[in-house]
Amino acid sequence: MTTVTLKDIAKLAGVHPSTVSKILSGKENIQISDGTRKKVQTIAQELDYRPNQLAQAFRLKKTFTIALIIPEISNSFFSGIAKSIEKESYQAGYNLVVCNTEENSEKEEKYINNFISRGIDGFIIVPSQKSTDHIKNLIKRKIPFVLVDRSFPSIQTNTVVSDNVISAYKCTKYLSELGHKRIAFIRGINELSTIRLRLEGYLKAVKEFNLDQDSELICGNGFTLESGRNSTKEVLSLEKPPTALIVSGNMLTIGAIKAIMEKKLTIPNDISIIGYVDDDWASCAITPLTVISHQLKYIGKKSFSLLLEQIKSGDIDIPVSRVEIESKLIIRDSTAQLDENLK
Amino acid sequence: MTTVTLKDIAKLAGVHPSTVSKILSGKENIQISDGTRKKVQTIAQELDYRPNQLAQAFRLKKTFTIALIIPEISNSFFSGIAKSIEKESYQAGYNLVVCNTEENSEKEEKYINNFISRGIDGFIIVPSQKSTDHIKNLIKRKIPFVLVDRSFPSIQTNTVVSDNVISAYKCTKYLSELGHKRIAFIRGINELSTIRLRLEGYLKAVKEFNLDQDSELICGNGFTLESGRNSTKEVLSLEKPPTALIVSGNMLTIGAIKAIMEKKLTIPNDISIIGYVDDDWASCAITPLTVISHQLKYIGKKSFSLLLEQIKSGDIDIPVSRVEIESKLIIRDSTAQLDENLK
DNA sequence: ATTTATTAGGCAATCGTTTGATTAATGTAT
DNA sequence: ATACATTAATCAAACGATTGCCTAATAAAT
Repeated sequence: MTTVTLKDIAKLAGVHPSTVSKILSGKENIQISDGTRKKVQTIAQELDYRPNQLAQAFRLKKTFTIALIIPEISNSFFSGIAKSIEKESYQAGYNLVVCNTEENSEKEEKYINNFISRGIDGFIIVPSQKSTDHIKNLIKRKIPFVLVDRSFPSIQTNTVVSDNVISAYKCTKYLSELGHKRIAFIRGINELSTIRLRLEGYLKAVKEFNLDQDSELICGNGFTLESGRNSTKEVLSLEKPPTALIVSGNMLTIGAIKAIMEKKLTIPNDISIIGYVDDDWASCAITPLTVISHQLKYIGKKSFSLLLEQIKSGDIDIPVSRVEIESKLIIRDSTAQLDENLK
Repeated sequence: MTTVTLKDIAKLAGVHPSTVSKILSGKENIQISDGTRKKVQTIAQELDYRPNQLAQAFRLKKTFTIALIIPEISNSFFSGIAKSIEKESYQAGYNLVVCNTEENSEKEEKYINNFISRGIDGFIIVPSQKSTDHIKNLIKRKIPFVLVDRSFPSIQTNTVVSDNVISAYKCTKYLSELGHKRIAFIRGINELSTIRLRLEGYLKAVKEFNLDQDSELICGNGFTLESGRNSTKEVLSLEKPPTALIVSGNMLTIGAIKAIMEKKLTIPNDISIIGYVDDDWASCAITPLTVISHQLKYIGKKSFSLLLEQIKSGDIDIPVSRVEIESKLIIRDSTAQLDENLK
């Protein structure tokens, strides 16, 4: 039950291992007689030869493996992207390693370093954005990588993000058109570029449509359900509570709904809500949710193709791309015209 | 910017590479003078030496990597398990490779073979159960692995499953106690051991409590949202529709709710529903859902520890374990006493 | 018949690390 | 002073695949 190597085949075929290698690697430009070629091929088949990829990778410094570094695999936003990337990479003959950082920069760095020394071919990273050192290191070492969902204004890299400014602006504008003046923004981890950009879009609309500009309406720092629940409770307890909510995350939105339920408020009568939710459950929530939904499949697809381009380019410097992908405002029942009495 | 090797350090320290290796590998039983040890260590530090794990893995036939093979990463049941396993393996110093099979047996087999030739240390597999060949192959080659959620009655392997017979029995019993006689079972992919066992539990309760035993009430073959929606529509369109529904999957449940909404029925007044749902959204569904919820964290934890035990045991044969993990019936508002009028 | 081309396949080094065997240089006991 | 241990470090092979270079051997050309 020992594994079959080139040597074994060579011995049986009465040729040199290198000959076997040349035949089996399927290159066109080698000179081998049809006889030996056939012989070697059949023996390889009979023995069910599988090249030791560990040896190959070691020799060739090429693993055909890429790493996906994400903050939270059980969050559907990331698992949706992961699914898409997995599909793409599988089709391209690459293996995918998925790592969970739990928004922990140290873990992220450890993973990246580990994978570098494992000879990974490239990275797709949703960075936790608490440090840029390891990202800069990748650039310095010319290791192909793509940043997804979050980007560093200070570093020029290949990036795939969604249209955060626009999406938040769209939400706010839509709510404003429904008559809402006090719109809270439950924000998520506020150091993230994603969140800052959404906030930018929100504020832009707030100014443009003359809505209540009140820092108390911008709340939260985290992506957990609990964080969403607490932040929502907080804004709902203000002397002048908001009449609408924009919630910037999957889990956050569940938390927000829970808080609303606990306050015995109903959606959308008492309060309107738009969530950044990518799941199918949004349509069968307590009130079917109006959401901003990302095109996860396309984000994944684009990220992978951008990475592959880099990997294939070898050492040639190719220009950096920054791709922004449109997200969609899907209107359901959780947003309603503001009742004049509530104003 | 070339990577630092043992040779580089050896040259600078004026010793042989093997000496460097022995020092840096940190074994206790080697004889090295304090002088050279210190010298080599400081040089290694200064050069920021990182062992080439590819070379190490090749030489030692040990990758410190395990593979997790799951059908669908974007399903919270699996991503929840993945999250837990990732955490465990990270703590144990192992890397985790996650593969998505999309319930495709061929893809599953390809992945497994690929990883074998990459020298993976072990597998945690949720098999698609359309074939057993590659599983048997793992046994034959003595490669450590653990089956999760699904098991083969014909093969003795290390397995971690949930208490499917019991959980389905519990659901059915509970609904029966609420007065329901006609309970539909939206089943999922019916070749899976998981599903067969749930069905067993359901049927056991149906007999025991003298409920309607009607094959039309058992419906569906798939885990998608659409499958859940269609199956639910089907059972709701029977001349004698069920008054309660047990739905055997995350996405299926969303589909079922959608179907119910489309039929303009209300939960639980017109129909009771229990879903096998592991997500937090269940509590803020259109009607907060009564669910069977798995202890994903514990399933992952147990799977990993079982695998690690095998890996560490080396060639020694250790007894096969079959672990069954309790799931919980969480009662919310989607199940109600059957209105006598509806009987 | 001699030179030149062409074809088929062998040779050997290499990737970076590990490890058992070996040697050289000390120190200790008789 | 000789034998014997002990310590410190080197040597060399090995893991399996790849690849540029080299060498026969055959064929073609002069």
